[in-house]
Amino acid sequence: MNGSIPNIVIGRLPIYLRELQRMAEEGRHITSSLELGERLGISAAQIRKDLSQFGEFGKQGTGYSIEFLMDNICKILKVDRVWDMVVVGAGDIGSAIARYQGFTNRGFRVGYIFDIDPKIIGTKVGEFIIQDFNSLVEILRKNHIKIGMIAVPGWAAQEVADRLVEGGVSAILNYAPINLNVPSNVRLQYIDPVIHLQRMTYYL
Amino acid sequence: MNGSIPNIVIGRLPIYLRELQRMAEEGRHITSSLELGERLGISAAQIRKDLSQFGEFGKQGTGYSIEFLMDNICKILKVDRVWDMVVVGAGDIGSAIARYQGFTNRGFRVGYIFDIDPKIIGTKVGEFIIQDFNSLVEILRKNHIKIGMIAVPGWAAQEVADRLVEGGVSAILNYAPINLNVPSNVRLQYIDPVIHLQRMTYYL
DNA sequence: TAGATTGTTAATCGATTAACAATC
DNA sequence: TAGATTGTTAATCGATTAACAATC
Repeated sequence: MNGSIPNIVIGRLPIYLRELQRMAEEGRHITSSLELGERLGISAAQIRKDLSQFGEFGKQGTGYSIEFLMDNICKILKVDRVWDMVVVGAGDIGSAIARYQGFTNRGFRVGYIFDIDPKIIGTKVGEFIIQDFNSLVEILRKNHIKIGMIAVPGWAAQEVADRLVEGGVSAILNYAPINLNVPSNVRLQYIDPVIHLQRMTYYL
Repeated sequence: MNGSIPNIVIGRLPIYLRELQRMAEEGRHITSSLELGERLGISAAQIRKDLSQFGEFGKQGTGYSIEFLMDNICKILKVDRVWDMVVVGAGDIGSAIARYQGFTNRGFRVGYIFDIDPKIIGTKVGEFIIQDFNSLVEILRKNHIKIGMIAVPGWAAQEVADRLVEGGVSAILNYAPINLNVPSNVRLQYIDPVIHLQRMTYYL
């Protein structure tokens, strides 16, 4: 038992899991830290060290059962279930998220999408009916939803974050290009394509 | 002069820049490492250390001129210009990227969007006419475009990456949920919402 | 000047790697 | 068994922090 596994290790587990799922799709059953590391550009030692924080998942001389390791990483990351999420903002980005097929089989599902514009509330995005932002807190509480995604303009994002927290959300994925303040018990991740692009232009 | 600035430092500069731009929008002119750090949840010492890798941008006793610091970070990151980009894949995500207003004033512009589906080639996404994927390499070369964004299904992403590289692209932002292999002189960044979500569910 | 904040050094802290005994 | 690969330890490497002289 260990209550202090480094955040950076947790951050790599989803990467391992994604590659393992791909290997499984390729019909593979066994891999090794060396092979997985080569495919990901990560050292074999690091992969073994990371995994050893949680248990012993391999066999000396053989390697890892892909299925067994996937199952265990899913359990560690708590994606051995399906998490319902809400999307706030039904513009281009919010709509793309709501319709995204890639959540399936990876532990997530969009439950509701919200907007504040009366002109689009009640209309459909994919199979979802756009809900009134004013009913966000109520719907979050009623459905015990713990994950919210923010896809509104920057100037509206903090207000949305506050409402998500008020509704009981404790994990937020923010697509708005702005830093948010949330209570320390709420997890927060950012997706801002410009940040990623600027990390590359330095090297061009 | 220093040819070996840590990658992790480069990774923070866009975060600093984004917050500085926000301060500027608020009408602010001066800040300090302490204030910037508090707004970002980063220690003041780290901000000063990071910036000192590139020069002396502050004044003792006063702090940093927001505009001056922004200008300098823009130069360091080479976003004191506008980079033309291509988007490959005109589905929900590709279309949302092509129409995204957030690139403006941050150093980037979408120039072209491509798809391989004959049914949508020639139709419009926002103000862009969807181009034939088969003309990607030619258009990249003709326009000397260095940045590509991949918004196609996972199974098609490696082929798209190969074509981008063939056309001379040296920075790729990949929205497909798959690891890509590119030559070592090509920079690569990933955006996969599921990876970010799985980094949070561990803590829920 | 007095107060404040930088830029920088040295110390601390944490993460990665190399190596190998254990063992399948 | 012989070969291969794990899990783990200790060493190395790198990043963060604390502290403070310099100076605006």
